[in-house]
Amino acid sequence: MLKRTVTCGELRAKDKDREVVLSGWVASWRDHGGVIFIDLRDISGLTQIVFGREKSGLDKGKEEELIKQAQKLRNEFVIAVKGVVSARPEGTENKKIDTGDIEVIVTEMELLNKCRELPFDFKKMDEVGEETRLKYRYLEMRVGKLKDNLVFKHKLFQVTRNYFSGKGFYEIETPFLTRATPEGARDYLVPSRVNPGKFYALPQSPQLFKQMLMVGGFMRYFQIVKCFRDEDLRQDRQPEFTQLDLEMSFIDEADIKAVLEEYVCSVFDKLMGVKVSRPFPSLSYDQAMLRYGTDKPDLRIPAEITDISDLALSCGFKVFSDAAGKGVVRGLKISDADRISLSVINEVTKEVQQLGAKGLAWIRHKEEGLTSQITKFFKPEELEELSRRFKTIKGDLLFFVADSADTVSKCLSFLRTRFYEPRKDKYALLWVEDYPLFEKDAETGRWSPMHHPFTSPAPGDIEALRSGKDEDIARVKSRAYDMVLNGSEIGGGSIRNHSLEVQDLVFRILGIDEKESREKFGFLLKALSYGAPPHGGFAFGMDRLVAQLLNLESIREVIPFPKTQKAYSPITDAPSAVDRKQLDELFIKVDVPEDLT
RNA sequence: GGGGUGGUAGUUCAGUUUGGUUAGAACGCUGGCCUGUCAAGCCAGAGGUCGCGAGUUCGAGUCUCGUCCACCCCGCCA
Repeated sequence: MLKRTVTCGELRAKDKDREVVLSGWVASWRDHGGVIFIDLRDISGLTQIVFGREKSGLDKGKEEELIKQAQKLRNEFVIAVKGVVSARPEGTENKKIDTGDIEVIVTEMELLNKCRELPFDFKKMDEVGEETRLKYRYLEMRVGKLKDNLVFKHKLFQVTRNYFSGKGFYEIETPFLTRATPEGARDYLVPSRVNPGKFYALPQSPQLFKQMLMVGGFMRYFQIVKCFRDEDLRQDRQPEFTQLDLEMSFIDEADIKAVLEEYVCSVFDKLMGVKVSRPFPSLSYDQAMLRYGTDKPDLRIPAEITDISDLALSCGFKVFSDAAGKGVVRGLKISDADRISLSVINEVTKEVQQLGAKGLAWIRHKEEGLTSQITKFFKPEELEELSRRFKTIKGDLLFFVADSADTVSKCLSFLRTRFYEPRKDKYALLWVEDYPLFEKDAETGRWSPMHHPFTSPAPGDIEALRSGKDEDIARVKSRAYDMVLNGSEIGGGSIRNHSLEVQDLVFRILGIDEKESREKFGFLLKALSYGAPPHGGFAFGMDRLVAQLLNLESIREVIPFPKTQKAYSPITDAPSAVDRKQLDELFIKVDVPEDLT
């Protein structure tokens, strides 16, 4: 085999007259009869190679033989060629590629492999549907943007490892075959052959292990690691995804935030060439929900939500006053809204109805003041007050939703992103903090942890925790914090309970009694009782981080072999049925109802 | 579990509103021509389970019902 001496992306004018060997894929071939041009591609770039030039110095017979060989080449055939680097004739240089000043005159060629007809046109990769791309992922990554995304992810991993190693963090692995936990997402289960009837679970995160590493004295730990959650998929959710997981001892929120901000700044600096100023802005959970209707607001969008429940309660518009009695009435101002026609408003009304709203009220600020079908229900001074609250000017459009706080937030948050296209070259980072420690489960009416059950309550709220009364529990804040980038939750973490007493208190409120907690989490509780240091940590969703940095819609674009929405792998055809023999060995009987097969 | 959008040639799409001759286009593919192209060009050709299944009809890519798949969203995601 001809052995490559250079890559396809590196030759320049200064390499003129060098004899080189290139290998790669035929990216494009242009057969002119007597002369054939081929763009040879490898991961580093393209080089034009030429067959049938006198410069090759071959005798006529050999030249004809070579041309004949080259004529049989097709797209994506794999070849190696020996040849001489030559400056392109004047006027035929190609400015579009880095190697465009030169070409390689071929003297010898070896066909290393053929390629069957391609499932799509490599030159129009951007237009190919995702289903086809996923099925032939190895072809897409040969040429498409996917390659660049994966290279970028590699660089992020490198920056990450360098940064944390440099700060005294130890990279330590934790098990994939671990214990099923009752809380949180559904587990992926793995049967144990040598323990009939028993199952491991794949970790939803290394949470418990990293806490035990802290008890073990490591003080600073990090890991770039896969996590597994068996929940329904979204554009930013895959059943297996990659986290940067970390944990620190003898620290508080300020220490962790400082390290994370410095890390994120170095990522932006090294990979994006963007300087990010510190400290990052911070919002409390309550403020975020009130002003943006979500705990992961995109701060590139200027519009903010305004509460008018007090005004609505006493106004003449029954829809508002009724709703304000039971829930809230809030509004969102869209500036420069003459572009938004009535038919668009009707369309948007349907959209918010699907999110649970009963309707969508609106008022325009026109030349003559606030106008709309509902303005007749308001007294002039009430309209004036509305105008004042929202600081309206001509061209503004106010949307109102009157419902429970949850529904109103969901709808107005949707409207914020519906009418604003954020600037792609801007990056808005922020912290969201002061989360409630618990939330009420709508179905069971029981308390469940908003973050996870090992999150520490705010020190001032421990007494409220002890009281056990619902209204006290509801206002207990946690020591959890999320980092948000452009409306995407790229990471979250918390200070953990290192005190066994507080951890037990939390379990009681979650309805987990001593017996159950010993049974399910006994190993962690035991560890905490052996001198656990105060500790806390964080986890970044690396797929989300990369997707945000590269302005991609879906994390599938940064995962080499992703699953579809039904958690199906188009490339391996997983999941699949297995042989009876395999199941027998595991003492597993499948019992799938007929309507599901 | 629920709502929405889509599925026609290898690929990307048109055709479905208003049922009617042999289902088209571009790119790709195959063969031929062509000595400076680089999304090469010219000529010729092959290529279709209109996602699948029922139904309505003289007749269905087109209408109805069911179903599968993909994507977006709600629920869910400690």
